[in-house]
Order: sequence, then C-alpha cells, then structure tokens
Amino acid sequence: MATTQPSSVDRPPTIHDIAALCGVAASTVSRALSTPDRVNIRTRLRIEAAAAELRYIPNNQAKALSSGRTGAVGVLVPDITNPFYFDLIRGTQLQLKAAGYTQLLVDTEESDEVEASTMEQLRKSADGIIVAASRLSDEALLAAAAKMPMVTMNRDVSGVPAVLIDTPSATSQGLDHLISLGHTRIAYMAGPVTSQSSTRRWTTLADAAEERGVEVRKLGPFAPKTQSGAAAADAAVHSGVTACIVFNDLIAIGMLQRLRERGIRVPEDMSILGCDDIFGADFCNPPLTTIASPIEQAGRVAVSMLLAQLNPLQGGPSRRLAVMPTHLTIRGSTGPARVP
Amino acid sequence: MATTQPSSVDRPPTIHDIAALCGVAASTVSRALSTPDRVNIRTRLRIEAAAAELRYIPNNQAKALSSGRTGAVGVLVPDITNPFYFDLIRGTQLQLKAAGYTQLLVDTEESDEVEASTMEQLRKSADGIIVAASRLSDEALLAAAAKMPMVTMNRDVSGVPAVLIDTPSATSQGLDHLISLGHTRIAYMAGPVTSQSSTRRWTTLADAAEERGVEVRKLGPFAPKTQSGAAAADAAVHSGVTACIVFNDLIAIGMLQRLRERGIRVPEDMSILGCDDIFGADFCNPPLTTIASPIEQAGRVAVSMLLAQLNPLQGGPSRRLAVMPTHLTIRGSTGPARVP
DNA sequence: CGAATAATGACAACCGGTTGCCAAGCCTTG
DNA sequence: CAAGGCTTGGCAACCGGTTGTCATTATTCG
Repeated sequence: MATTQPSSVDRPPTIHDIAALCGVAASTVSRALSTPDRVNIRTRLRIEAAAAELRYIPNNQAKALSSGRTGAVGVLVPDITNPFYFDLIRGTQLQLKAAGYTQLLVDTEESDEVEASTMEQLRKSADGIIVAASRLSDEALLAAAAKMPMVTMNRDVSGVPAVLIDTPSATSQGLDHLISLGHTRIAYMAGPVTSQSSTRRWTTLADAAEERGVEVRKLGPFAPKTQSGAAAADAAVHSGVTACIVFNDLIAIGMLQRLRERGIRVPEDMSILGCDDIFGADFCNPPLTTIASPIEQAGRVAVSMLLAQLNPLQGGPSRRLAVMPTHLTIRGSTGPARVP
Repeated sequence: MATTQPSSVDRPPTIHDIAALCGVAASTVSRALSTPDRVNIRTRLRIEAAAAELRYIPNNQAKALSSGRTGAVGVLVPDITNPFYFDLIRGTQLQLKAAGYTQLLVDTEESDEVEASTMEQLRKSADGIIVAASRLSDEALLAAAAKMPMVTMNRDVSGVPAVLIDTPSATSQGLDHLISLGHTRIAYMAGPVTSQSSTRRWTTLADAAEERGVEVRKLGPFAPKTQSGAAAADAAVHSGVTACIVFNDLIAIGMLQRLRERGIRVPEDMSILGCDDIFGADFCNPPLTTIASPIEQAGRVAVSMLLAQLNPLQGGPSRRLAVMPTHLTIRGSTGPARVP
C-alpha cells in the first residue's frame, strides 16, 4: 500500500531514512555521523542507534561528490606481476587501511602513456597517489604532482616528495664483496633506460669502481623480467666477466636458469649479485646473494608521507624525502673468482 | 574581475562548461557523450570538439552517483602476497581494463570478517565482485551474491557463478605419477580447513587412493605460506611417508627448504608434488613437480562471466560454472621411491 | 500543402551526501 | 530579568552528472 516503506525496502538505507526515523533533518544526521561535536550528545546517540538498526552504510560516491574527499589513494606500479611490488603493495595496503583509506591499485604496464592517463583519471577518484618507479619525464611528473598530492617511490624529482631505496650505497658494498673475492672483470647488468633506479645505481657503481681501480662494464639494458635473464646471461658470458651485479633479482634469477642450462656453474664460473631480495631469491638455485631492501616498509613510509600531505593539520611538516637503508645479503650465488 | 572564468580556471572542466561553450543544455552534452545516437550528429561533433578542447574528463563519482553504475569491479583475494594471486590479479586487471572497467583490489587477509565488510562496502562502489577462495560460509556467500553480481573462484556454492580450477582431477594424475615411481606411503599435506579447494582435493585423492589400493594419509592443516613448509616437512618425515602431495606450491617450496636443512634429499629420500605452478616453482631447488593451473586465464574467465551478468543484453546466457583444466608438470622434485 | 511522425534538445528532478547560513533555544552573566 | 553568547538543528544550495518528460522543430507521407 505505502509507496515508501521505511525499513523493509531492499534499497540500502540513506541518511534520509535515518532522519525520518529519528524525526530530524538529514543534515543533522550527516553532522552527527561526520562531525559528532556539532551535535547534541543525545541526538547523536539516537541517530547512531537508528543508523545501527538500519545497518546504514555511507555511500562513498556521494560522500566524495559532495565533499571532494574520496578516501581513496591510487597506487601505480609498472608491473603487478613483478614480485618486487608485492611487498610494496602489501605495505601500502596495510598502512592505508589502518588510516581508513582505500587503495586503488593500477598496473601501468611499464607505459608512460597508461601512467599519465591513469593519473588523469585518478585526479577525481582519489585524494592522492603513490607512484612507484615512474616512467614519466621529470616535467610530466612535476606537473602531475602540482595537480594532486603525490609521493614517488624510487624516483627523485625535485619538488615531489619521494621515498628512495638506497640501493646505490649497498651496490658499492656489493662491489667490495666481489673484489674481496678476487673478481676483477665485473659487469653491471642494467635495467630499463627509463628507470632512474638503474641509472643512479650505475653512476654510483662506476664511481666506486674507479675509486677502487677495477673495471666495471655496463651491459644491457634488460627488461626487468626473468625471461630477460637469458639474454643477460649470454651477454655476460660473452663479455668474459666473472661476476655480475644485476639490476634486479628477477633478471638475476633468469640468469641463474640460463647459466645452468649452458652448464656454467654459479658461483664457481660466474658470480651473480642481485638486487631487492624478492620472493624467490632465497630458494632459487643457488640462493641469490642480493641487496635486501625494506620494500614493505618503504610502502608504509610512502603512505605516511602522502597522508601527511593530505592532512597537514596533525603531525609536523611533511618530509620531502625518505631514504630507506639496504644491506647486502650474502647467499650462494657469489664466490671466489675462478683462476684463469 | 570576473567571478567565474570559463576556461582559465584551474578546476577541471565539467559538462556545464562544455554546454556553455557550445550554447546547449548540459543534458544535451551528457547525451552526446553517453548516448551519441540520441543527439544530432552536428551538435555532437561540436560538443566533442569542445570537450576535447577543454580536455574534459568525466567525473566517475558523479556518474556513479546518478546512474548507479560505477564502472568498477571489486576483486577480493585472501592474501595479496601469495604469488598464486599475482597471475589471477593480472588476468582480471587485463580483462577488466579491456572492457573499460576499473579494478578495485582488496586483500581480505584470510579473514571472513574483513571479507564480509568489504563486500558491504563494495556494494555501493562497485558493479560486481570477484571473490577468490572465499572464507565465507555458503549461506553468507549466497546472501551476498543476491545483493550484487558476483563470481567466485575456487569456491562452488550452488546458485553463485563460479570459476573452478580443476586441480582434483590432476591430483589423481599426480597420485598415479607417484605410484608409478614406486611410492606406497604417501601423504596429502592439507591447506586451511576453510579452503574448499583443499577439501575437494582431499576427497578426490582419498577416493583415487582407495581405488588404486594405496594408502594416502592426510597431514595438517597448514597455512598457505612458505613458513608453514617447515612444519609440513617435519610432519612428513615423522610420518614415514616417501612422497607428499602438497596443498600448494608455497608450502611445497617451504618443505623443500626445510628438508634441505635437515639433510633429507629431494627426490631421493622424499618426493614432493606441489600445486599451482606459481612463480618460483620452476627455479627452486630442485624444480618443483606440480599441478600447473591456468591462473591468469581463470581470472579472465571470471571477469567475462561477471560482465555477462552485468550486461545481459549482449552475448548469450551467462554460464553458471567454468572449469579450468590443469595438467601435471613433472620437474625435479619427484623421483623413484627409496628402497627401504 | 497539411497532418502525422520522428528527431532533437531544454527543463527539472534526482542520486546521497556536505556545508554555509540562519534562526531558535538554552544558559550564563551582569 | 534582560542581554549577549553559544549550542543546536533546519533549510537549501551544491557536487557533476543521468534520465524522464515534454515542447519544438524537421521530416516524411498522403
């Protein structure tokens, strides 16, 4: 009979239903739920009780539209299937959830275009974004950061808050490790040219090599996938080096497989030193000597920095830069240089 | 001077800006952009040109609020860091993006409560959900499926569309493999009790074992993490079996590590047969014999089934069930039974 | 050439909240 | 007891689109 039934309707309850039930205005309900102090304690309790009874769940879309705040944070990674990002994603997810935010995860497929258009999309649907290993130019990143709160990871652009994982310094530590094992012919297997991590690492490594009077040659670039390991392995063998410092563990693991196929023993004939300590680095064959990074922690820090930007009230001034320490983890893939 | 400037404002353009620029009503712009046929071709072109000029990007929140369609699909996985789900996530992401949908990825942390509350949340912010390896009860799942379009993965509840990965049948194939290698004392290392996959697999396995006249005992349950592998390995050794069929590769890899620590050789002293063929299964030591699953493909199929529900117009009737075939991949972790 | 029909676009309500503004009510204080 | 201040809650506009209704115009047909 009734055109509208207060509680038995299938449609999810709204603040209007609560308002009707309590005999107050919808705006009062809104205030009771979002700014409890602005409302009389008794009214508030009544409203809260009604909300609970109706199993009210606020509509995020509507909230976002009217308030401008979405309660969501975009997380952009170049490749979801790269284990490196697993821990990162978990770190951001945990920290965001703890702060009451939702994570919008997007795989940008290593493409600057996808990355740019995603950012444009997210401008309306997220309060801020975390961009891991951006493939964008400095200018593009800076422009994007001007439009919405942003934190980059492993990408340092002046003016954009960033979390950096300090692999460069551990890389020279890795170089020392190899030198102390007697290696003199060493290669750096480079990652994508657009990867600032790879560039930074190579620069540090080249400097360190010069200081120590050893020669390190750069091979590559190689795509950050295990499949690229075959090409990397072949290049390394062909170049006559006895040890490789590899852009990341994914390529390093691929190299391990290829070298095994070719009958080249690791570490007897060739030492391999990876980077990141991803899932799998400890149980591959042989277990990978690598530069361990606090990836999950880095994700959390990135979220903290972003949230500091979003809510400037609480907490001190937001940091511009966070540098995460790394350390060399020695396993079985590095050993004494073969005597020629 | 002017309180409102048509195009130089920093605020993103809306359909109203376009309408003003073209001298038409906002509703016409809306129609031109979403139902092009309902609008004169010349007006449409003018509007499209204006939209391009203004770099107009529709506001998803507003779209969702007014139309009820969000253009987003929730994907719920129990554990983001489990490599099994990487490929799944990638599969769903690719297929969703191809269909113009956004993926909302949520890690439910193996918790039925988180899962339930997430579903409730998503009811407003997503058009449908894909639930992998749900921890919910049949009733809860069915109730949730009644409220919004849903596809489950590796979880068969009558009335809810599902994608199943047919590991049970490959499991008996795996059993045959072990029997042919001379194993007679075999264990099944079970996964979580709430996992239907594990239960189904065990049922099939027990039947197959009886048929073939061998004894397979069930050990566990074990959490689907590499760390659980240690307990699993110890349990296997203690029980005196010579071969293990393991719930998943994660546990199997953990067992491999533990057995190595304890000086038990694989496959000479103990054969290990995993499940899923996750990242790492091919390069662990020894490489894992496992039941390979088309995980990414399963993700795509799940999306297709969900989209068929969402847009019943195009395409035939939506399937209730999809069963993905699997196959046994033999690597180095299984071998002839040790002669006592 | 007039009428029927279809195509087109404007108007306005609506989705579910948020928020500025204002009035009423309460209490405190002189 | 009156004046002033603060608390409280209602009204209504607004966020940016979608969509049903309807008037106008263009087109086609008899």
